Amino acid sequence: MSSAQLSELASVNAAQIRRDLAYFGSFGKRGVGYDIPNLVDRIQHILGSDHSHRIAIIGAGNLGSAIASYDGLRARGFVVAAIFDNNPRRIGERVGDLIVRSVSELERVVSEQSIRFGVVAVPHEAAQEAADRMTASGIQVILNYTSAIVSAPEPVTVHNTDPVRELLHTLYYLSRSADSVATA
Amino acid sequence: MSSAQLSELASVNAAQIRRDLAYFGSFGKRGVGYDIPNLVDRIQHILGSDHSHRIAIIGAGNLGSAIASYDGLRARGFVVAAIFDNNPRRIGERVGDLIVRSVSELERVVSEQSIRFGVVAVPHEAAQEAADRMTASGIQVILNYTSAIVSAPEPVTVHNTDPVRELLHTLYYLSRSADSVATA
DNA sequence: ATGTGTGAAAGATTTCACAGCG
DNA sequence: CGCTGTGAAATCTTTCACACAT
Repeated sequence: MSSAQLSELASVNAAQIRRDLAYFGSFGKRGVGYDIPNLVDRIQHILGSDHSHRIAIIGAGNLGSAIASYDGLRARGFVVAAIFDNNPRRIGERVGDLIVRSVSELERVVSEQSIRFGVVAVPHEAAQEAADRMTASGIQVILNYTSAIVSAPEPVTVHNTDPVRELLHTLYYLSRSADSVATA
Repeated sequence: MSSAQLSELASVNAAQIRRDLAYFGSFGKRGVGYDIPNLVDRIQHILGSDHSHRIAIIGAGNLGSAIASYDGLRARGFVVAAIFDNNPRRIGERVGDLIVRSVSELERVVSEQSIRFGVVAVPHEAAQEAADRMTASGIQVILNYTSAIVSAPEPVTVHNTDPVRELLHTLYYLSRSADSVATA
């Protein structure tokens, strides 16, 4: 497939595609284009998603259960290795093919299974505490799915996902669509 | 509060803050800084989040329920006005302070309540169909929370949220942290 | 005094355009 | 011939630095 075809699919300029790919090496063949299966392998290798990464979820409520069964994770090289809750009623229950464990086991499990990624899916008032426990357990990257903004000391990276940000962005353009402004 | 203080909080350059705000008008007072309550009002007005927007959710499973009770929505000017499912067992159940309705009511409710935003929270294989129903019902913006990539014809805007993208991004830096490369 | 708003400089990214490989 | 990889140009963004308003 040529950079022109890829650019069509991605709605970006073809030179952009070529320059971005060339940044990591010479993947294409002149006169031919890019071999897609090879390209996918190369990109997965660059991103580090060519082998799977274990993640731990704190919070086994609706949100945690939804994330645990989200198939976009496995497709991208992530496996939910464990799910934790501090509600005794939930501990022992099944979520997907995992059993909910007590948060008191977090540190041991993270260490035993070399888990580097943590997902916070607790009520927002408990988010920072959950993140602190994850930090203490040795997790390196925390994805916070609550509306609270949480932080952690270096070298732990925290991603506060904001599912509303994009809606607000859209809103800005919606409210201008009365004008004669056209935007891509 | 001065642009220097804001820039400290946001970890960006102070000139950036001033230029971004100045783009929409002259909000600050020289020698003083920005009046925060006024600034918040102005930004809410620019984004269109100064009055609330009703949203409809399709799918009352774990994911839909989690979104319906996500407090980040209300804080940003969104109100979940209705939640739909096509599983007869779920119809009539409570989710937060809403009653799950049959998808067959979607079009009528969207029209009656002037709902412009729709959230797709069904199993991924049903995502495109749910988006199609939303499009047909007159919804203008669709937020797809499934791992499927869905599309809709103009003028409907679709946002395929990808909660894993950021993790992959982090992964790239994690795998390079063996090198002596420091990155912000 | 203090801190905005903004020209102008610096820096980064995107696009053009084409030499040269397969 | 067709398409990559890449110098050079164009464009966009960020930062500096300061005139000037309060």
